[in-house]
Amino acid sequence: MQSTQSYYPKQISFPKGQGVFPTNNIYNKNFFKPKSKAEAKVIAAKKHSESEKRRRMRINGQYTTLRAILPDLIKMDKASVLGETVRKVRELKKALAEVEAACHCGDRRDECVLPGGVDKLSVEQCEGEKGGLVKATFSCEDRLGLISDMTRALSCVKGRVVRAEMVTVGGRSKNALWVQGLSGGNEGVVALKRALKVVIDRPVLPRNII
DNA sequence: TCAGGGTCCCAGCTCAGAAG
DNA sequence: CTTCTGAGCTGGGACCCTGA
Repeated sequence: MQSTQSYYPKQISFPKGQGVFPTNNIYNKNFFKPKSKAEAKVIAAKKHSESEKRRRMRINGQYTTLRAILPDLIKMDKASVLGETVRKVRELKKALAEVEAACHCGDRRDECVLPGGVDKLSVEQCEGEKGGLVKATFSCEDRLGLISDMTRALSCVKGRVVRAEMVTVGGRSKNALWVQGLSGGNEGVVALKRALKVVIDRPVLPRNII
């Protein structure tokens, strides 16, 4: 809902040609000087109004961003968006704590996603799943282009991802992909493993080079 | 140090659309 | 039709920053 006119009966008048007051401070440079205190007050009010408008736009812009990035948002009003944001942040913090706890457990060091972790790759058929579902898990250094490399690798073996879990912490990435549509049973599994190995082994270039 | 400008926050008001 | 709810606009006050 966007209203452009004042709801107040009092009519504010402005100097001609100054319908919308510019935000830069030209008034301080003697570009325009109010003739009276009343006029100065009107100008101040208008400037304040414009400033508030910009502030609301910034706030609403961020709400729009939140609406765009929050999954499973049912109601779009501001309170719901904030509520969902709080819920999501708590969820992510909890997930992060769980990942960090796992990484500091000695007997699961090979699953570490924190710096110093070991690259790992496993691909296996999911027992009892229809349609030849294969689960691929791997951890490696996080880098720009990792996801597009994964996508390319999957398209090479004609795999279709039906589910994916990705966690990135401290520069390392841990991923689990559930893939369907691989050709030729065990051959498809081997091909997927080979393709993902290439992705994992690809050297990490400094970001300013990419 | 201080005045002026910018920004933030809040309360009060108004409006539009939804719900009962 | 009335009430409720969500949202925008405005005025006022407080605070911070910056330049004189």
